[in-house]
Amino acid sequence: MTDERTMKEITPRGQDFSQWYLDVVLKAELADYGPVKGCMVIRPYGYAVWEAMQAEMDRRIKATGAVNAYFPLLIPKSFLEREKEHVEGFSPECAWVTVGGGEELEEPLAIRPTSEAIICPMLAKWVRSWRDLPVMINQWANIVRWEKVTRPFLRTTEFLWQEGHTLHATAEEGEEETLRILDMYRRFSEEVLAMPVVWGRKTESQKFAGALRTYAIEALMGDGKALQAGTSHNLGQHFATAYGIEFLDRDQRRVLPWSTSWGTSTRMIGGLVMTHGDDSGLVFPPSVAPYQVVVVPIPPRKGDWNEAVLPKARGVVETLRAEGVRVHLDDRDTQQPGYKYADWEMRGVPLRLEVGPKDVEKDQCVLVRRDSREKAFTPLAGLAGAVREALAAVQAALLAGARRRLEEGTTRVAGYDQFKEVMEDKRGFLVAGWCGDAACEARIKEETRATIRVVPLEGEEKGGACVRCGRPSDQPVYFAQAY
RNA sequence: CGGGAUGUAGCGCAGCCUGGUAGCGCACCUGCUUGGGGUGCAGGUGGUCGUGGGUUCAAAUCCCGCCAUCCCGACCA
Repeated sequence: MTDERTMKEITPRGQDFSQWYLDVVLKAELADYGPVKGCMVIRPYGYAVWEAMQAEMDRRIKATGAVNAYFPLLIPKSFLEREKEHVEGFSPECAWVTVGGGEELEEPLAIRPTSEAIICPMLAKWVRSWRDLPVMINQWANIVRWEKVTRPFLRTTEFLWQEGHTLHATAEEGEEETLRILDMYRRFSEEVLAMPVVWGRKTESQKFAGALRTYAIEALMGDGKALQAGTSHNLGQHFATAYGIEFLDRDQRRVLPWSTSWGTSTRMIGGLVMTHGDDSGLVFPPSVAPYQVVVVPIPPRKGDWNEAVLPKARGVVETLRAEGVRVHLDDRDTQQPGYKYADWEMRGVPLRLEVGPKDVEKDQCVLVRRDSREKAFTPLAGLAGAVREALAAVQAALLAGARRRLEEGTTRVAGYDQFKEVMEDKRGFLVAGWCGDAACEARIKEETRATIRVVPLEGEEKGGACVRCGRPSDQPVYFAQAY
């Protein structure tokens, strides 16, 4: 029997998805509101998710050849203003420092909204020769963008991210890098977060301020809205020009390098929550779960659990920990087993491992999957292997489920009436033709709140007609209402 | 930044209409009990009622301003 009073603390997903999201994030203790609007506290349980994601992302970034560095938080106003489109895009949402040490500063300092404006000038100092290229730098940092509407993880005033910044000798290499990172992000999202995405190029109206081209991965959330989960920008020679980055090529000519920048943020945590969560709370993919396994010891009816159950449970924890499994022993004696089950389900732990008196007798335990709630009596001999297998199964099942939902949430629409109908009703991704006119894109947004999320890299079909105006379309694009 | 709603204990709410100095459930603390799907009983801690002013002998309650949050639009990772 479930206790309605406690169950109802999480709003059902179907009733109010936004409220469900907030309930889960707060109750699972991923985050809490700070004193400043839009500035959330990432609590230990939430930060552990970030650390797991960060570790794997960092590994993959380094595998592309990039190295980590750290640049200053504060950017002089004049630096930010060097690239015209860039400053126009970002200054409205900049926070400024105007007083230091009790005195008005001669020049206001922006708290970075992104770091091109501080990294590029430094690269200009460091790059002299074609031999210095490519430059591939990544930074893990916090940034501030003064947003009006905020939500934990999805849109916060301050957030954590990684931002890569690279320089290349040729246009081809720049584009190649931009796409390599896009693919890395795509695979990370699928393989690590079990969050399948669509990917492609952004339209002119959606591209990064100052970029030549922007590419992105977009995931589909449980309420039918799209979440941009990572972006990769080909900056062309815009920033090299603005910041005076030049090098001597093999032919002794002074030329401008081609630059890229790319980023993923704590927003992905919000994506994880909305992709896999259910009415009981979070469901974490094992790859990034703070605890992959929680061990719940069951006290005997008579006597002390210290006699047999707890020592056995501790043994199990040690065994798994030695195998590199992130495992937590819930030995609180103030809470009953049933409470703990519900609690850890709400917190999204992929596998629960029960050890009770009956199990001790039989030298077994009970393994329960969070995603399917499937129970399996498992011999303690060879437990590590069984746990690994179960974790892999959960990871695979979450990806498969999310992939199915992405497919089911993607509708190919023929006409504008159908477009509007689907966008009103179940939403999701709508694949439809587009004439390429920004005005048409803007009208569609006005009329349906949907924007073009990506233009696929390889159009499946060429040709077709714009879903709104009927003019010729190069290829179908992905529309969705976005977070 | 426009339209709507709400601010009373950590959370969810009642009290307000008809002014008289605050209550319930959950959570939390103590003890016993229970323990394989959210145990039960008893006792207890905790609130200058968002904020500033006004009316009044007296304001959570009536009046005015401000602030914050949420929802719906415009802007955004």
